[in-house]
Amino acid sequence: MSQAEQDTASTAKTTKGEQTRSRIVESAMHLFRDLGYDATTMRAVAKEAGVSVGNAYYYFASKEHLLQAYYHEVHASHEVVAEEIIENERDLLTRLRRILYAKLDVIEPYHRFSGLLFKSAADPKSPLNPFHEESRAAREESTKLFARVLDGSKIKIPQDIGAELPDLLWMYNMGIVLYWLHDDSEGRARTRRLVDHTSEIVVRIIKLLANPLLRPLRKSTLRLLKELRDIEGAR
Amino acid sequence: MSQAEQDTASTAKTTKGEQTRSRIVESAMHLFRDLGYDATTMRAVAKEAGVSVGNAYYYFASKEHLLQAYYHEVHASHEVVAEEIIENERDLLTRLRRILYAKLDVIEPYHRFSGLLFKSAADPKSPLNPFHEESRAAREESTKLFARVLDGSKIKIPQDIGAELPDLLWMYNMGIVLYWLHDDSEGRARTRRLVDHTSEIVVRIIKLLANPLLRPLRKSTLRLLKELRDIEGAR
DNA sequence: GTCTATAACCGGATAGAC
DNA sequence: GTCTATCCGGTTATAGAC
Repeated sequence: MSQAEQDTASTAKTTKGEQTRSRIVESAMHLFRDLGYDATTMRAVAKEAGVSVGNAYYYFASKEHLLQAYYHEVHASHEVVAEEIIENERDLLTRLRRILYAKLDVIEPYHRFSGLLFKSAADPKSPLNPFHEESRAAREESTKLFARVLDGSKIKIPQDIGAELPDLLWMYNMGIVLYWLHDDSEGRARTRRLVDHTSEIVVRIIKLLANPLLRPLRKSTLRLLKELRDIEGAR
Repeated sequence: MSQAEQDTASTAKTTKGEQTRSRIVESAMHLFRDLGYDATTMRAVAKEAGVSVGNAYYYFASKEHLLQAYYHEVHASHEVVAEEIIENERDLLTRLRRILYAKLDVIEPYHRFSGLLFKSAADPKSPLNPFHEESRAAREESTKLFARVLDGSKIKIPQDIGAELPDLLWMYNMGIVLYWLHDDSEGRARTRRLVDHTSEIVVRIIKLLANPLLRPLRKSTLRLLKELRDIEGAR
């Protein structure tokens, strides 16, 4: 191998380990999609990847960790579409709605096994818990996306609360996904209607926040958020 | 056994089956408390209850189902304290705060294994999911409690939204518990501070809701809630 | 030191006899 | 209703290959 080839951190040819690792991820994703999370056994994943079970565990500490790959894929796909939406659309409500619709499209193929994802996500001990260190990167990227959604929009946002809004939108977005999990309607029509309704409400609230009448509410909410942040930082 | 004894559905002496059942529950609760959910094995539960594993499964479809007993105990204990608070206190904010504090006291002994509870609660397939048929009864009772919290208070609540508030307070209360799950601070000080802050905000919002300025927001929120309810009824 | 494989462990769940 | 025996799959111990 030439020096040049070694230097370019190419995506395809990496260490043998990396290749094995991605073979495992691929077969896991594939099996999850086809069989669902529960029905997919580590033995099957290993077999399809052409490695031993023990070897799979060398790369991934648990079956749950395999799901982290799902997070990344979802976020990456979503970001592409979202970026395009932000580019072409200035209206906050439309942006929000289209971006959430896009998210639903991206996650659709995983509906069958996403339940597990959230089950884990709510468990304080799970590595998939979005508030854990291990998933910090994914969360932060996602939050940044919502920051951009707000940034170029035509809406006036009070300065004090501006810094908090991306986080809040991220949580809103998590709530939508949680609802989607339980949604068995045709084409997830119910979740889409939920998006229609709630996005309108969310934007309405954001607009209202500038109103002087709501100043005390805004201030106490800010105090709360600040404290939550301090706590998070302290641990 | 006399006819009289058969008629009085006494709590203590019931069928042999019921006795076995409650022996199993008791040893489960005991072990959960001492060891936590994960560390408690069905084998241990069965052993302590003096039955076989298979027999334990005759009464409880899964280890998770054993947790339902926890739900009941928690709610029952909480209700006693809560009722007393409602009796002696008219101010909504104080009521809410004290009732949530009481909840934290009641669930404290279970902090170690409650994680599992919520993990399951977020899983659409779990019998413990609060939106499932199996836990409907517990949820409804809990909601009724919040209806009483609102009812006798001194606060004016717009008629249209009044019917929805108990449900919303129940969700708020679930959110607090979710936070508590992650809280490892001394005496759950952080959760208590969260209650202090959020209860104030919640009451502030309830008061604001009567304001004409917020009528459109209130109306769209009501539309949303109505639709959610229709959906739930339809499935 | 990085990677891979085999065998075993453990505990939730089930089958089927009594 | 109750038991014993067994299955099944996530996970780990451990030994060795590159």
